[in-house]
Amino acid sequence: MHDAPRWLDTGEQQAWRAWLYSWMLLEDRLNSDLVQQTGISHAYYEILVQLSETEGRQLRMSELADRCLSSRSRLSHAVSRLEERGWVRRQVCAEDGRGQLAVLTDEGFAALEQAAPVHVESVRTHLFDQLSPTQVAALRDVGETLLRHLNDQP
Amino acid sequence: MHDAPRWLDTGEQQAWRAWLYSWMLLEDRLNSDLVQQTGISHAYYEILVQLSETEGRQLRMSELADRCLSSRSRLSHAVSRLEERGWVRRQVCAEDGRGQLAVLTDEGFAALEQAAPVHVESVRTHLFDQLSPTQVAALRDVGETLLRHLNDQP
DNA sequence: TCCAAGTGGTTGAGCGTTTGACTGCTTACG
DNA sequence: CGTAAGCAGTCAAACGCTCAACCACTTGGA
Repeated sequence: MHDAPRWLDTGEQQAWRAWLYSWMLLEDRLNSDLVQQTGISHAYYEILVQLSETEGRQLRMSELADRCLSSRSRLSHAVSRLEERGWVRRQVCAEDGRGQLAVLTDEGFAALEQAAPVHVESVRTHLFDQLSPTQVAALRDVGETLLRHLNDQP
Repeated sequence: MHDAPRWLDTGEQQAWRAWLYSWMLLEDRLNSDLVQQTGISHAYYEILVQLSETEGRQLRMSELADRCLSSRSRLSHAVSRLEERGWVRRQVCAEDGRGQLAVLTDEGFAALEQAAPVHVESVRTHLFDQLSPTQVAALRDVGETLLRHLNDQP
């Protein structure tokens, strides 16, 4: 049962701290750039992006929730707020009466078109401009490795 | 003013997506492991860690907020909740009557001692066990690079 | 010494998220 | 068929965070 904990060694601790802090700061920075310049939070942005990238600019609620790494409940609330802004509308799903489709409106698409350059610029400034191609490749490599692991998990 | 946006190329996009997703999943996983097994969220854990690592296990509120990358207000609320659990207490600062010290209680320290192995094991399982030493080094390198950039920012 | 400006920290209202219960629809099985 | 089990989505309540106003104390200058 209770084995001795496998503590982190000094190098691991430093890697962990450096990463944890830098990512928290970066996330925060990207989000506040986006909010200040466009009034759209990263969570909303992500929803609009996912919708815009599908055929017909629409998705089932749960599919959308999965893609946004969001709970159904959270997404449901978020879509309600986006509906109020007129950027998304709900529509009952033809094939499955239980389902709802979230549909990106033209206004929503326009809002995304305005926000996208701002967000990309921010990601570039604070992430890619700071890293060498080697570092970017390493980041991608680590990301994909972790993704494989986490997707296999229960 | 409005220059053409410097869009991400395919490799950059893949790096960005892979990293964004893997990190969100990882963060979520680490936090839910911690909450389920100890009842302590990562935010609270971080406060306890910072306090435990200082001389006298106490810090000024704003110093603590800075170390936790938290706003003063957020920290103030969080410390109130930790006070209710008996893990932290407030104490007026002797040198500066405006200041408050957050002091880690023995109960708080005990709670942290229980939680730490759980958290470390989780970080190890989902992060370090998945990565080669080279990948860990790369992670640290990228983290430190970004940290330098973000700390210099306004 | 006194007052204005600045600093440290708290508070409360409003908003977003989480959790778990709930409704309505569909599917599978007897 | 008809009913049980399960799935899609919503909703209400509780909780945490943000924002801005606020109080108490300190500092610096007249």
